[in-house]
Amino acid sequence: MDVRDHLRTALQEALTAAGIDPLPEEIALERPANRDHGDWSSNVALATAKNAGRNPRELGQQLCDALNENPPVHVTSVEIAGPGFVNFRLADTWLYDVLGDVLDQGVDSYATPDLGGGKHVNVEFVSANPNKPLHAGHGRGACYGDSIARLKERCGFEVTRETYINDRGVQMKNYAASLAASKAGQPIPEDGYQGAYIHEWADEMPVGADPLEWGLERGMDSHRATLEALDIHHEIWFSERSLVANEKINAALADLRSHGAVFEEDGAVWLRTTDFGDDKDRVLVKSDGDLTYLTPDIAYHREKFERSDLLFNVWGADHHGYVARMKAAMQLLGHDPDELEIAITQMVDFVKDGEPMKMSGRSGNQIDLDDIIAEVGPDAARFTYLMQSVDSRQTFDLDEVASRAMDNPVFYVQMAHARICQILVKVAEAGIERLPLADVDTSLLTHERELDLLRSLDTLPDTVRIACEDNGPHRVSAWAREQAAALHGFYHDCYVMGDGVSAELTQARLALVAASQVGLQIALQLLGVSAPESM
RNA sequence: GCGCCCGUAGCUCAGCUGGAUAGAGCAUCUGACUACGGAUCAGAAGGCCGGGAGUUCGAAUCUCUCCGGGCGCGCCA
Repeated sequence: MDVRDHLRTALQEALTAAGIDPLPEEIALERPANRDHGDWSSNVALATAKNAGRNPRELGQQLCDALNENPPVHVTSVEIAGPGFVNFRLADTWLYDVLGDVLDQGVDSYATPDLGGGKHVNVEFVSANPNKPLHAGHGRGACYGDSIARLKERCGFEVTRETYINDRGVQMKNYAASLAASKAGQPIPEDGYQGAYIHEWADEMPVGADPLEWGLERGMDSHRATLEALDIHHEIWFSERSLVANEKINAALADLRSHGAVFEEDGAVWLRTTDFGDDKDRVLVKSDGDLTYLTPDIAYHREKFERSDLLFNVWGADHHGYVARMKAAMQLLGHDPDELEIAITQMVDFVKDGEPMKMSGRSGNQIDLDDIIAEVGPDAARFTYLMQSVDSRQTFDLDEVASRAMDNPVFYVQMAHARICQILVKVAEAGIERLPLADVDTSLLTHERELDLLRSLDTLPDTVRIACEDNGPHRVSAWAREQAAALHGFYHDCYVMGDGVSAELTQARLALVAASQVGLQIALQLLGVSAPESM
C-alpha cells in the first residue's frame, strides 16, 4: 500500500477528531522541495480552515497533536510549520516499501496507473504529404505522437497509431507532373516540386509507370523508412482517396445535413461551425463543385470515431487555426468536444556549427528528417525531441545532441543504464547470485545516495500519470535524467561489491540497482529510446 | 485587427490540481581518482520568473492589461 494512503487515512481521522465536517474531497500530499520540511507534507489545514471558520495554524497544530498521539506507519514525527503545513517525518522504512513495489511489479507493472479503463484511443500523427521526404520538423510530431501512444498504452488505453495520407488533390497532380517531367528530361513545371529527390525518384521510376500511383508508393516508402529508423510504426496508413471511393464523404455530408449544420450560399455548401465556437463558417463544397480540404478530413474523423472511443491528433503549429473548425465539426456530428483532443507542436529551429541550419539541397526547401537522424542517431533524436514541452518552440543543436559525452542528456541516461548492466555482469562474474528480496536486509540501505535513488523511484508512477494526463512525455525524460543522476551518484559513492562491502550489503545494493534498472527501462521505453547494456 | 503558443540564471529548458528559501543541464570557477568504466562525483557563482494591476492566508502558476517573439487568420492544402 502506498504510504500516501496511510497518511491520508490518518489525516482524515485527525480532521474528524478536530470536528471538521464535511471532510475535504481531496487531501493533498506532496514531497516538500525543502527536505527540512519533512518527507511528506499536507496543506489540508490551510485548505479547510477557511470554510470551517478556523485558524489554519491552530487547526494544523490540532492535527499534528492527534497524529503524534497515534502515528501512521513509518511516521516518526508530525510538525506544524509555516502558515499551517502539516509535515511528516518518516523512517527510511517507507522507502524500502518502494523498493519492494518496484521489484515485485517490474517493468511491466510498476508505474501503470489505469487512466484509460480499456478505452480505445486513436492517435493520429505525422500525416504528411507523400510528395516529398519527411522534414526535420515532422520529427518532433512523430516522436511526440509515438510517445503519447506509448504513455496511453501504459496507462490502460487501447491504442491505434494512425497516419493520414493526402493522396488526392492538386498537390499530388503537381507531384506526378514533376516526376513525369524529370523522367522525360524536361524542366519541372512552374508549380511542381524542385528538390533533388524528384530526380532521384524519377530515375528509379520504371518507364511506363503511372507517375501518380508510382510516386505515391515511393513517397510512402520514403516516409515509412524514415519512421522505421525512429522505431515508429503506424498500424494504419489511411488513404484520403479511399474516403471518396467508399462514399464516406457523401455519408459525412448527409450526416451533417441531418444535424441541420449545412447551408448553401453564393453557390457553395457551408458548414455552420460558428455554432460551436469557430470564428467563421466554413466551406465544404466550393462553388465549382470541388471539395475543400476540410470535407474529406471531417469524413476521416467521422470514420475514426466509428472505430475509436477517443481521438488524439498531433498537428504542427501552422495548423492551429484549423483546430476550432474540426472540433466544431465533430460537435455538429454529435460528439463530445473532449472526445477529440488536438495537440499542437510548436516549431523547431536546427542549429549546426553554431549557425542556423540551412535548407538541404536534396529536398530544396526543407531540412530532411533523414539527415537529422543520420547526424545524431535515432536515440538522441528521439530523446531530444521529447526533452521539452511541445508548447514552446525548440532549438535543436546538432552539435550538442551528436556529442557522445555526458554533457549530452541522452548519453547520460543511457550510460546510467549501461552501468547498471555492467555492475550486474561483474557481480555475476564474481559468482554472486542475487537473492530474492525476502532474503535481503534492505535496512542496510542508509546512504543518502541509496535513499535518493529510492525517493526518485517513488515519483515515477506520478510522473507517468501526469505525463499521460498532461500529454507531456517531456516529464518522463526529466525523470529519466533525475534517476540517472541519482544512479551516477550512487555508483560513485557506493560500491556494490569489493573491499569493505559485506555480502549482505552487496545483496541490498543489488536489489537497489535492479530496481533502478526497472525504472530507467520504463522511462526509456516510454520515450522510445533504447536501453543499452554497454556503450 | 483577431486567434493559438511562448517570454524563468550568460545559453538550452523544467516547474501537475496556486504552497514554504524558484530548480536542472551546459558554459565559468574550485575541488575529488590505487576498487564495479572518472564517459563520474562534489562545491561555488549566477534570478525585480518580460512590465504593471487584481484575486488569495499564499501567485512563476489564476484574471485583466501592456510590451516582445513565433505561428495562423482562403470557395489553398
